[in-house]
Amino acid sequence: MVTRKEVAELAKVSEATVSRVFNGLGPMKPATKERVLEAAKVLGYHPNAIAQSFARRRSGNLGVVLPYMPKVHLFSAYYFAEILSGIGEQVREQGYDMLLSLLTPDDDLDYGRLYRSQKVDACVILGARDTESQRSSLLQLQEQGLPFCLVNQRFEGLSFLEVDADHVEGSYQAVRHLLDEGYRKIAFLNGSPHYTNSLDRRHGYQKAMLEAGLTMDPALLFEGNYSRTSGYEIAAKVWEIRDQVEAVFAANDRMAIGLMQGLRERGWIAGRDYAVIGCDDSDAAKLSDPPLSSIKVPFFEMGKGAARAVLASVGQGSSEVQLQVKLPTELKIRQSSKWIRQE
Amino acid sequence: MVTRKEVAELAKVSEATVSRVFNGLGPMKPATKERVLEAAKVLGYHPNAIAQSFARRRSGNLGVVLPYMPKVHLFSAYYFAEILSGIGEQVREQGYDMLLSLLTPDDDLDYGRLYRSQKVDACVILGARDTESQRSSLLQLQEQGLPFCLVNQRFEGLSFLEVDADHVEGSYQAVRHLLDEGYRKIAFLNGSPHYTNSLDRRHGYQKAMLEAGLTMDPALLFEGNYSRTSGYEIAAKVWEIRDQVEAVFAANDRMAIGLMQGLRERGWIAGRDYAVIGCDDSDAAKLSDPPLSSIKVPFFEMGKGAARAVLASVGQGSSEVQLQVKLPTELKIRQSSKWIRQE
DNA sequence: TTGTAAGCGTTATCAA
DNA sequence: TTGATAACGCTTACAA
Repeated sequence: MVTRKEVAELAKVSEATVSRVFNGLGPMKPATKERVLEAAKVLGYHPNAIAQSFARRRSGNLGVVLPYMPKVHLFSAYYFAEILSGIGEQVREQGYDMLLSLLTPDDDLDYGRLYRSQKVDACVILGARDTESQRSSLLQLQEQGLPFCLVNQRFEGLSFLEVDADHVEGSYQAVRHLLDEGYRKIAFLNGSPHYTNSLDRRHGYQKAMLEAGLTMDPALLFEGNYSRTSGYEIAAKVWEIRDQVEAVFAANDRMAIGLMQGLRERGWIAGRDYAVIGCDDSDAAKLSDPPLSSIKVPFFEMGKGAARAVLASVGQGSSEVQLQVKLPTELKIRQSSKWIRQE
Repeated sequence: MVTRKEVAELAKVSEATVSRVFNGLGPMKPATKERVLEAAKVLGYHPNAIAQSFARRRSGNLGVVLPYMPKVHLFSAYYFAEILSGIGEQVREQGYDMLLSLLTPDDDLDYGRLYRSQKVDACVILGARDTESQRSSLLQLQEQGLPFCLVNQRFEGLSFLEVDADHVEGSYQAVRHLLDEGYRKIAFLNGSPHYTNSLDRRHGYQKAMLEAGLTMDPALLFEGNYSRTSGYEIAAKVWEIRDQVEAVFAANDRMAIGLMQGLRERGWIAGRDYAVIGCDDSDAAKLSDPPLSSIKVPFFEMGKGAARAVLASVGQGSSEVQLQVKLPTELKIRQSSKWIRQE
């Protein structure tokens, strides 16, 4: 490997000068700079990033922490790809790299590993859940002054850096839309309450229902685990009380699609016999039959925002970064919810 | 940050001894080890990974190179999630970390950046295409002795480390299945020939057709770009020659689903009026209506295998690693191809 | 405007 | 079985 030293020799300057050229520091005679650049080019010199990190005491890496996911549930692959792209874009703009870390459930308490080893300067944490162990791990990180940002998950009572979407408003809009279309008996298929996501969606549902003068009928509340299969299974339960159901709002697309499949087997077709709206506006929403109305969540922007926020907090102790951010969602109407039920 | 020095002082040993304990090197009096470990624990010492990399002249990072993908075509998000998980599993087993790098098309020639900066010891390259510029970039890497492994893409005539699936055999099986079901007029919807993937699938199709005594009718060959939309658009063309088509073999699920959507709008339903088989066995195959028969590709294992192969080649110059690997695929039959066309 | 030199926290070699 | 010590390639005062 070509080192700075060789460049310095060839250019007949000191090593420090080579560094200055490559870091664009200090005033500098153009001719000198010229000579250094020329020498570097001739020799094929490229600064050693590891050595730079070592000297700067910063890795130049942003950690991205994901739940280890042979079986992804909450997150569609789509979600994941979008967020990663968003983080990737921001990171690249700031000259950082992304270090991916897949955590198994056992690693819960080990959020700190990447930091302690100093392989990353900050982290974006995806797929966190509100459990005791995660709360305490995160608190510990915070106490140690290790910067991180959560995406799509909040922790009430704690003040972490969090980038989320406005799921309450999104769900409210979705249910409002169903109400506007004339549906009254609206069931809600939610996911685990360990995700603030689920809680928010429930709030939105509740708000719209109450506002319309309707009560929250417990019989119309179902809980799946965000998988297609769970939606499929719940179709059986919905079918049992089909005379009380005109529409379903599901907390993600996969469950919505599973539900549609299950009900179709019983002869109930979405967009004809009942309406459905999902959440995420994933690829699957466009692929399903009928196409699924869904709440579009700006995953890309959330990833990008999280990366920006947490990297900003690296630069300057704790700066003017807004702690909690909520990005707007958008309702995408497709056939699954378009037509009023035919009596 | 706690350093080795402080641990050494507390444990009353030299710094070298602390290193030995943490690296499990050399013979060592248990009592000494005990003392060092105790001291480290008391102080909360963790080796600085950057300093280690610096001293070892190895980063401990495996680079994963992805095409930058606001608009993914060839690869479903599913594909990425699976491969990344596979790489992640292997990497973790070997104590490596994954450094993700999203390359924009302009970066084509810049495969070397990560290496030159020495931030990674090896790379797994996803989503490569067989173009002149990529060929030369990769050749350059090879000449510089920088280890990399390609996934799901081969370069004929060059000997790179490559992990692929047996797409020829997979496609052959799929078309055989259609033939066995009694279909004769089988169209083929392929993707860009820049991917060996596409070429392989075409070979498999051809092999099965010829073997059955059928000719390759150019009128039955269509080319999309692996997107759902392209499949949807091609439905119009297929529709025009519908009397010559009984079944379609599509080179990925997304195009297959787009095609099904397009034909459905014209009253043609897959699994009733014609048969379809896709490739990848992505989530979408299970979500589509009717569920789509598809060729399952072992993406997870491919990722894992690629990581293992390329990391092996890091350890030991160039070792006994098998250069080209092809993993088997598996045909998943679902409703879209189950029934013989009703005359 | 440029050079000198002191770190940075390890690994690894050589002696003891 | 352990200790000294020279790298490693850079950043960054401080000096000139």
